[in-house]
Amino acid sequence: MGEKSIQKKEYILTVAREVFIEKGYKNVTMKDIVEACNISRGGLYLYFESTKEIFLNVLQMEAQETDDVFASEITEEAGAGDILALFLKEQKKELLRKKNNLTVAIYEYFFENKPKGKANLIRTQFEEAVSIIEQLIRAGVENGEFYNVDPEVTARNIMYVIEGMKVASKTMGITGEIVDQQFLHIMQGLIIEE
Amino acid sequence: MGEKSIQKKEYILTVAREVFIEKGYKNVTMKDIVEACNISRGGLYLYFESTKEIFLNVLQMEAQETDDVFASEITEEAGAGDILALFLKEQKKELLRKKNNLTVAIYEYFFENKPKGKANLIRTQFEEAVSIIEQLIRAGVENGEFYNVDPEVTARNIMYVIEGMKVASKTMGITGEIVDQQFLHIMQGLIIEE
Amino acid sequence: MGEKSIQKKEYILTVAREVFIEKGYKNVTMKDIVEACNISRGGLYLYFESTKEIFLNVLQMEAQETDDVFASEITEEAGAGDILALFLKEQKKELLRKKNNLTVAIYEYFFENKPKGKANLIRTQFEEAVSIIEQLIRAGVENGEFYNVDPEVTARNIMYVIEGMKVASKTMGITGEIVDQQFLHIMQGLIIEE
Amino acid sequence: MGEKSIQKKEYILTVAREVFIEKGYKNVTMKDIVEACNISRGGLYLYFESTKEIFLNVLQMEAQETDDVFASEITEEAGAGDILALFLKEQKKELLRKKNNLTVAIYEYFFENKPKGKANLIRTQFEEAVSIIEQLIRAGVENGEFYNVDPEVTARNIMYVIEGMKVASKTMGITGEIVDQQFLHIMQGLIIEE
DNA sequence: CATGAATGAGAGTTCATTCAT
DNA sequence: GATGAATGAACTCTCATTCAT
Repeated sequence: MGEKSIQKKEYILTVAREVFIEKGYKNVTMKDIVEACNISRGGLYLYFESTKEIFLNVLQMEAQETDDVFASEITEEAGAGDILALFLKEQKKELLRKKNNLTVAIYEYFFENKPKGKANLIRTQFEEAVSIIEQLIRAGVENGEFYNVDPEVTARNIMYVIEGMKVASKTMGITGEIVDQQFLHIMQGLIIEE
Repeated sequence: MGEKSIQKKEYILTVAREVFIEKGYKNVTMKDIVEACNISRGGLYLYFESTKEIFLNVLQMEAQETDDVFASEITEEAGAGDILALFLKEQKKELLRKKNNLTVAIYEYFFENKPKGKANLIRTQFEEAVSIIEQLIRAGVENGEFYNVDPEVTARNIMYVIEGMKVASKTMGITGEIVDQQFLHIMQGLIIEE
Repeated sequence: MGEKSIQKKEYILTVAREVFIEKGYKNVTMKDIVEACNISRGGLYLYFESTKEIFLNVLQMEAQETDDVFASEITEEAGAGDILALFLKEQKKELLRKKNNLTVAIYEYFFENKPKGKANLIRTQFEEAVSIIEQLIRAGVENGEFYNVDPEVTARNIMYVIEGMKVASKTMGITGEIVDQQFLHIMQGLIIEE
Repeated sequence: MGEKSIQKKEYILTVAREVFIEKGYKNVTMKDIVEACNISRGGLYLYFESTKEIFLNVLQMEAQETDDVFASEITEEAGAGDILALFLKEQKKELLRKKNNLTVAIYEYFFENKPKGKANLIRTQFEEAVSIIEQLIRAGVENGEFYNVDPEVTARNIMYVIEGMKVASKTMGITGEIVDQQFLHIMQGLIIEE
């Protein structure tokens, strides 16, 4: 596959991403993507076989960018509490963003394609996040910023709260105030105030 | 519509519930339900107009039964911590149950039909649960069993953790051990150990 | 079939007539009639087998009443021109009446069931009208009121004009003014002015 | 949509026209047309969305051809009476033609879709015909061929007679003899015999 | 007689997928 | 590579008609 093809593939994925954001995963048809891309029906099949394949490729694109975001955050020179606060602030923004957000599509996809093995996108990303937070907490505990909590369990707890609010925001709605309260609650459970 | 019809309606809902458990919400067609019920194509339309209507009725059935469960729990004579522990134990069972569980269908439905107003099933149930836990915590705080936490925020936190684990269990999987850890973490954040 | 049954039959026909007026012939289903009559689905079949049978019975009912109307007109003591004018006036009313008028249903029915033999409702009624007008014209010619036209051809001509305006009123619309012009044109072709 | 598509569209319309002639308007289903065209179920939807759309397109095709017929007639060098006679002869042929004639379908369509505004196919065609006849009559009156009748009312009268016979031919039947009588009657009402 | 639940045929419509050009 | 016409499977939904009660 030549360079041109790779560009076209990327173009399709970029457009398809918008479609998935707009309609979730299950509602998206090959027709939808063909129309959004302004290419021919048959043309799409030269690059991808199904919406499933397209979605997985979109996720991969997504993952690469997200990694970078994480990376940039961590390079900051700051206390564990500050970094965690920063991370939560980022999450809040993500949580409340109505548009431009693949959350629903991702859930819909993984409901249908719940991974069997260990290695899979959604789990990997989740565990990576847990791991990073865990390290943060460990650092915070060690330098006396944080209470002496179990780093792994606490990290995982934070991620489940976020996950819970994420799904709530897409099903029953959630307010910025509630997110703030929850994140405050998390921080208070960690930071030793003098 | 006579008594007989009501029975038939209930029969359809019972069968349809199984179908939704099996396939989620979006994958279910009227044809699926017709076939599962062993009735004729047109027959189903005598009772329900769409899978959406059927699903909402299934949810209602479900809600009534769940209410009872809650009720029975609360009537127990026990300390706040005991009742909470009981509740969490129940949740664990639910969380880990692979079959017989509408979670995925409910999410799929409410992704598409995210309620606008306040009054709606998923939000109402969530808020009811929050409210019950809140009262429990308040009682626990008052009688010195629990730390002096903010009852509302803490109750909501518990529910978001549960929600997060619920969705995780359907997308990336979760182990009983992790659920235990999380629930222990919650209890430790509340109960004053001597 | 007892007296009660006959009453029920008449009731159904009366209601069905309204339905045919409302929706034409082809659009009417057994279901429509059942619902309009507030009887059971099976119940209707005890009296009639199809919308076709019902429609034919409605037409028969209609025919009896129409005959009476004609009869009453003819008993008038007046000149041929006066009676004809009266008849045309009646036709104008009918023509312009938007509601309460089976015209469309009748056309739709006879398009599909164009009678083969001589004896059939629509033709019989048409020929009867032609015949009455023919007699009128003959009388008018004989007593010197009318020009010496061919009574049969002229009578038929009048009826075709009316038929043409009837169908026009249901497809492209027609105004009272145009109907007046046409009827005036007809009368002027007949009456000898001094 | 390329040239090929236009040809296919025309092919479909040609075949559909036959179907409408055969079965009228209301009886025709997408399936009927699909089968008559020997194309696939979904294929038809590439070109047309409904029988209504197809029918309107058939009418348009029809209208273009009809216009030409009119045009050719008018270019004749002849007296007004001759041209009118020619027109009526054409109408007679049309009237008596059992097959190859959209009359019933047109009526059925416009019963259901009686146009609101002025500009619409059936009315436009009718008024055009009225207008042409009106001009003919005016010419005939001016050159002393015809009696001094009101051109507009008389033209309209001729068209209503034709319309009446058209609908009669489709509901109760009509003979060539009767058509001849009527057309003779019309001509006698116009032409001044010496 | 009367009811109305039940059936099943049939119409409409949408898309994934293929394939000749 | 790219196109887009064509196919056919799958679903939705509506009624005429029957039949047990």
